[in-house]
Amino acid sequence: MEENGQESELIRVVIVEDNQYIREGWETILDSDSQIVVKSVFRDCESALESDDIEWCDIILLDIQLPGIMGTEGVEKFLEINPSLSIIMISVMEDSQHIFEALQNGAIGYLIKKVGPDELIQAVKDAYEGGSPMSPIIARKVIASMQTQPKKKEKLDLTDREQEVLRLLAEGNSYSAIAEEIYLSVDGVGYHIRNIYRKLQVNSKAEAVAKGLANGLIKMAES
Amino acid sequence: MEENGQESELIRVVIVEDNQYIREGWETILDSDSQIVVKSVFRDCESALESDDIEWCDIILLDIQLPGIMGTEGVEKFLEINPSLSIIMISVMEDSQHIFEALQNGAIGYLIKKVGPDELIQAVKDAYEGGSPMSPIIARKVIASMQTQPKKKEKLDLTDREQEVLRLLAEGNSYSAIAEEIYLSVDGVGYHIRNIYRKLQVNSKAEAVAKGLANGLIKMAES
DNA sequence: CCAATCACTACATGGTTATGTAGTTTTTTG
DNA sequence: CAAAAAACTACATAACCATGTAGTGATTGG
Repeated sequence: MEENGQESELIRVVIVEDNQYIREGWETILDSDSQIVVKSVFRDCESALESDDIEWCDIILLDIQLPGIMGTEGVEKFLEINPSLSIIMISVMEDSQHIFEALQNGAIGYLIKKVGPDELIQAVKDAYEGGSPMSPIIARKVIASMQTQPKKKEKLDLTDREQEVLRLLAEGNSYSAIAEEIYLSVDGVGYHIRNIYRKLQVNSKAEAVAKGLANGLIKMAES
Repeated sequence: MEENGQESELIRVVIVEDNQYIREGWETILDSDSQIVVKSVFRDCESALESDDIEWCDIILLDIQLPGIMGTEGVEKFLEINPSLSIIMISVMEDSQHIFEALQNGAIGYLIKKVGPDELIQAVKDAYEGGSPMSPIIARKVIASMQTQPKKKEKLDLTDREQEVLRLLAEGNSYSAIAEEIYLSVDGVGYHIRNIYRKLQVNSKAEAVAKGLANGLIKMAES
């Protein structure tokens, strides 16, 4: 980024925060940096959405707890108007639900509200450069959510043959169709199905398939 | 954290990095902070794994590209020895595969190698306090992976009633059991099941359940 | 209001399934 | 090698399922 100070090169920021003092504080901090300009400041999403500035800004600093439309919901609406926006949530809320909702809706960063002046400025610059500013405690929750993704669970002791039969059931095959497929008698298929039912503690094809999929024993082909 | 400087209150760090100058550079930077002590320094995972310091340290700064065992793999091994470790990856590698492998294996942070001295110190302190230090560009990739997670797919036009019937099928209920459950005749259940089959283009309960689960139309209760 | 659509009921029927029971062959284990 | 376990086959049968067909009542849209 060149240091020539032309307005077209500045990071244009919009602030949406209902607390007047915080709003003005952020504006003062950011305007004090030579690379950042605060285009406008709103107390709620509704008035921001009516402003032309949304189309022409780079970064939105967005609170969650706002009068009217919540910030998490506002993310989607702002991005509908201007898909190239980088939206940084700044909130006292550290609960995973709000974090993930905002991020899922398209926010690219999430800071805790007690962020310091230098951090705020750095966050805006990071976001402008394609990074995601996140308070470490938020990042921890995000990473924890990755690490708790369901792993493929135990095979529940199904043999290879049994898993194959289960897969064929899930594909809609009858006993006789499966028998032809794997070169057994229909009763041979029945034998394996009994074992599957016993191991999965179910009593029907539907339930077996449901449990098999839920436990990662079989997979659906991409549809 | 108290400022009394007793060793039992210091953040104990282990460094695993094959480049000697980087290794020593980090050691010097971290030891210059009054709250951090570098317990030991290794050039590869193997020698670190043989050291008693792994059991007694708080933080590991771990490179990925190492001789012998890669850092991403070392994460798991270190955590087996000491599950309360906080492992921060520091690497030139910015590719999503290594990022996610390391995080999935249990790393709690990930920094780009050109991290500055103040950032390195702050990262160690953040990690010690339960946060996850991440370079913004890394955080961006992590968030992007969340945002590309499969959303619940289209309902394939199933009515509420049809979805309920499908869920009950997945739970192993027969037509007559479902009829009792939702106060319809058996034929009424059959009517809905026909519609389900038509909409999902299937011909059996098993296939309907499989497709329903794969498309997020129904969910399995936690088992 | 009338026509179309949806939700539900009813009847029919051949095919399929789930389960009990028992025997034979093959594989594994001590 | 012998015994045990697993894999497979076979028979029986009541219950269930999938599908064709048709009718009624309620709701919706023109």
